Amino acid sequence: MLNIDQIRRTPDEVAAALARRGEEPDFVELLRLDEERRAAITERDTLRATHNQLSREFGQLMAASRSGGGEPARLEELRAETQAVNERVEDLGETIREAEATIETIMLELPNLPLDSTPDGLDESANTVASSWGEARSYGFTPMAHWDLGDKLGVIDMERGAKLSGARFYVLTGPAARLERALISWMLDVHTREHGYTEMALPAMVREQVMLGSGNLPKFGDNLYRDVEEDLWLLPTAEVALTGLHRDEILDPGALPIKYVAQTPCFRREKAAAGRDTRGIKRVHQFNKVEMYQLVEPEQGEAALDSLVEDASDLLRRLELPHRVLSLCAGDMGFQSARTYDIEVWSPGCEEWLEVSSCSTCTDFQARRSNIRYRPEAGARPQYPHTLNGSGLALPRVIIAVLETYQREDGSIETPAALRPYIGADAIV
RNA sequence: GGAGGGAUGGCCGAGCGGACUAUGGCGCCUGUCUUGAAAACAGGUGUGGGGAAACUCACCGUGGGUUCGAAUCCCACUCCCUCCGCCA
Repeated sequence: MLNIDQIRRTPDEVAAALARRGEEPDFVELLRLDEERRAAITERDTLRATHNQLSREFGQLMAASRSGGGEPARLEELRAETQAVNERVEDLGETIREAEATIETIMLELPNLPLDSTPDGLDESANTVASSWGEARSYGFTPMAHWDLGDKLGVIDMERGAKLSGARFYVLTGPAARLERALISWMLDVHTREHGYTEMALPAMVREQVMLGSGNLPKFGDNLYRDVEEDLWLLPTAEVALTGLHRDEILDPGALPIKYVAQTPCFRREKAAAGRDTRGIKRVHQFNKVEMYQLVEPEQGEAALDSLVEDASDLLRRLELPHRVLSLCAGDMGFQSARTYDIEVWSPGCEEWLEVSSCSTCTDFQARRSNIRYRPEAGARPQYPHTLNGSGLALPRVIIAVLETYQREDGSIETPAALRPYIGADAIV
């Protein structure tokens, strides 16, 4: 959610910032409603003050009449007056409610403002490579893509995934299932022991309010699974639940920064990506992901974003997987993001870069939507923190990269050194 | 699923139609005292909206209702607790 005061004060600047994302916002209606709302509130408050006066007088007269005094005529007068005031207050309340409902509808659909440091550009062609690490290995044979490799080794069962649940579901068997479990344990251990995150185990289903708070609703309901009987939605990412954790809270002085890490299943309908990445497990309806999350004071926002990128990259370096960091342009970022870096790992079998992490600062956008505030110091006014999220990392694509990168000519898969204590063997298969 | 109890400010907790402008305690902040601290004492201390400000309005789980007037009465809902049933 943007700050409506900012739109009121500098509509042109806000519009220009949104235009960088390809949005063409029209604030005329919004500002008219805002004006209408504030005028109605002012009038209603004045009337309510009058009403409180009249009511107090009424009470005093009643008390007097009980002790023998009494002015029945004046009482009737007061009754009529307050009733008239009440009617007008009701009307104004209706005006205010309608204006606020429309304002909210408009505000909930406006994306976050990109940071100044976010590069210009309207689509992925304008993304730039910020850094890269490692060289693609050369093989004395043609490396296989994971869909062939997984099939040949019998460790990725696409057919039975479909049998159980349909297209874009899969089953990991034996060594691949174990590889995933090892990766999850290892990633969580590194983040909690070395990067300073607190591990969280979260519900995979959340209320609509939580989805609104993170920015996934109302605009992106198409991509979500939900329970039809209850008000419950399946997480597309742990970011949603982590944002909801402190909804409607005021965090105590000294509470920030907060750093969480959580592994959850992620559920995505992928309707918008129909036909894309249909082979293998690059794009599926359900996958596991380790997610990092930070709540920080605004001044720390950009440094915190760098730390997320660093914490995610660290894992890839330890896995010795060549990767690069992309700086996303304004038009290619997610709805709630102000600045995003994607991390892509090289996949020698598919011969493409796979996005295994996306690190973003949402500035105060989600904090406003979720009403998360913090008190900078005792007695100070509550303020909105910045929220940041970054994958660390998404499992299926890391599994792809490990299988494809570490494959050997004899068909076995070498265990990355970092995972040996978790796998307990030199070869995964 | 059934029966009962509950939800009030950062926390505990009073209030059960009319000065609630929400008692009191704890905590926190400021001051006095002190070399410093503690203690004691005094004052202050919720959130949000509107307003340049003075100030004003709203908020006692949520949403309705009754009334000139609701934390207080009525209805519905949500969540929590206790017990019963079922169950990994």
